Amino acid sequence: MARTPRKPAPISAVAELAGVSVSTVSRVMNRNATVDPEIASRVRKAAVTLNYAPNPLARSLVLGKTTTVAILVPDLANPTFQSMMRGVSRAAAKDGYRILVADSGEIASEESILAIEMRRRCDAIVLCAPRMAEDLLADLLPALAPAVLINRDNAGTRTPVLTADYEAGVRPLAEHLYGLGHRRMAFLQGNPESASNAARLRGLAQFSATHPDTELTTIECGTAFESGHEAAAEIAGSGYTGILAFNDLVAMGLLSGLAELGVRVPEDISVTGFDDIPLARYTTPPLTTASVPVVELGEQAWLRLHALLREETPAFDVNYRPRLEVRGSTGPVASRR
Amino acid sequence: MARTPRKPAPISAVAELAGVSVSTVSRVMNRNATVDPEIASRVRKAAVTLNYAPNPLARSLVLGKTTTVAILVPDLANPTFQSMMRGVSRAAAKDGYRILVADSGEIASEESILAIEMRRRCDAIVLCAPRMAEDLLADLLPALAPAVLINRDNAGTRTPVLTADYEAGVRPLAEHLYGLGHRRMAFLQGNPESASNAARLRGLAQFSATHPDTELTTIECGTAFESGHEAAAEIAGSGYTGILAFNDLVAMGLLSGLAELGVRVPEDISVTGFDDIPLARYTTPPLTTASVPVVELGEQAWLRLHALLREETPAFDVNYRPRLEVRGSTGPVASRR
DNA sequence: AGAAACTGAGAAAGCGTTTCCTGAGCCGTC
DNA sequence: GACGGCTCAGGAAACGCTTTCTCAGTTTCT
Repeated sequence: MARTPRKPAPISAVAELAGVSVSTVSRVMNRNATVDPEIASRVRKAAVTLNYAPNPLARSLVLGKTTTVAILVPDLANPTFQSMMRGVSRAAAKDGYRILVADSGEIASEESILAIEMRRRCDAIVLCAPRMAEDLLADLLPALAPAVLINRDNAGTRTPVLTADYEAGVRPLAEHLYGLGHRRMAFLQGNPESASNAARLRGLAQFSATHPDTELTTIECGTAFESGHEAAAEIAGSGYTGILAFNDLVAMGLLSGLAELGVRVPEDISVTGFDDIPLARYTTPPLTTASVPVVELGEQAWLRLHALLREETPAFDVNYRPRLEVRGSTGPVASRR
Repeated sequence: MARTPRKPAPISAVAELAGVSVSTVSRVMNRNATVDPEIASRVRKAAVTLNYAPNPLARSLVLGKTTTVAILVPDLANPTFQSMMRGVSRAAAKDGYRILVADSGEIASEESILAIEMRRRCDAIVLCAPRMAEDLLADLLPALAPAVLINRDNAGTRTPVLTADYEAGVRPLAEHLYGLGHRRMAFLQGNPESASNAARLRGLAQFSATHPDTELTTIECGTAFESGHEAAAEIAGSGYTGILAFNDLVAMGLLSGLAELGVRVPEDISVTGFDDIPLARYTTPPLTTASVPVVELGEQAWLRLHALLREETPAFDVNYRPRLEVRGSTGPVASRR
């Protein structure tokens, strides 16, 4: 005899075995008190015998909830989104929710459709779509509610928003380099269309405005290691002494590229990253960066969603101010010349 | 008038608007040809007007499939599992499947329950549970089918298995160090209970057996950066010249720790990792490691699952042999005594 | 012309639950 | 002893869809 029945038994089988109606089994399973203890225990025994567990699909259909939330990110290969996702996942798990993930693969055109499709299988969605056009987003958000948006403005909707303040975060980085004596700096920019790149640019413009003695050039780069790595050659001969990389990935690629070229960091060139990904403190030299609490962003996203799902008022939107994390990749400007 | 109706309309609303029966709408939506073209277009128009999309839950319930697969990993913070998950996710997405993810948070006791619960919401599951007891796994797998197991033996079941050959993979690493002249080596071991740690140990034992002139010590360490970082002090003064880290994370931590202590890599000490995570080539120096195609492992896992879901015979189990990736973190043993 | 075959739409069953409603049985009260 | 009020189990509707069955109407064949 099979210890564990092959196919999950439906509730009707349990009802039959226990000699009661389906409704009664349901009541027992849902701890509805209005059931005779004697019958209840008979039902429970039958349920155990048949290894019964309610079909979550059927349950969801009638209950109108799935205890699942969707999370859509642009790229699962990016440590930032990975951490964010982990934050959501762990926080949601504590409340018994599972998560359905997808990356839009940077394909903006499919993003809306993907989001809607995922949303329909779930109770809510965490959306991270830095490049989606504002008007598209405005159309999309109402159809997605309850939803929480990460790292961008909610386009006039009431969607809770959690952001990192890239604009404010980049300034201390530039100030830090300035304080070390750097007067020729370059910003390795990411995707010019992304909201967070624009924010960094704004922050740097403010820096430039207050530091007219400093040259600060923007250089097209990208957002991945490879981009930073490739940029190394251009940087090495450029005369820039302080490099603000778009993010830690780019900074690490740059660090690696510079090392190959024999350029010393921070003696010859100082490099800063952004995000403070888990590995940032273990590069050689450890990376000076602006720390963004991405995991917490994810956790807070879940908290907002959870409130929404319970029809409560979600906590206030918050804009996390990145924290300057000074490590070994920055140092005083070289005195040679 | 609302451009997009608030609540998704049920199929009955479409039927009513189009003046046909629900069955007809269903037939139209599922491209069943036996519908008058004139009626079909009327139905389609009604569907568009109401912004109709079939409820996936209801659809799943009647169809008995969800076009979703579960994936359970021990730790979402680990780049290896992240890449694996990405492999599964991207491959499954191409076939229109979504993925439900969870990390068991290293809590082995809950793992079975979690797996079963997730599995019930999906059509199949990819299981990555390196530390689950063999007998538990043997009980679990039949209840999970269709399933694919990653990086461990299927305990006598017919579950397809995809593995990396850690045992074979670690030897070339040791041989490589040996070839560079290293005769005093240490293995920084991970979790002694994990299958993949045991495999590495076996591989190293074989190496030792064939190289009696080489000292190879096993040192308790761990699997994260921090572990490697903390181990640096012990390693620095030890006299070991070749260090085999459990994985790239540990190696990177070690690299960072050694750099802080002023120990030069590879001049003073050579370090190897394992896995070839995306960042491994961008450390300074770039990490010599054994490359494991984790993304492909994930993709292949999906392929097996997909075959199983179509009741086809899945491709053969495969054991990926890691490839030695020589980079800058290893070099000839120092000639000083 | 009549039977057979075909077309295509509606009715209904079913997927596995939960929950509302109904009503049988019991207790207590007047 | 009849009746109101409880308690508690079963019936049935509902969730939103797919699919099989049925059948009316039309076409084709002899």
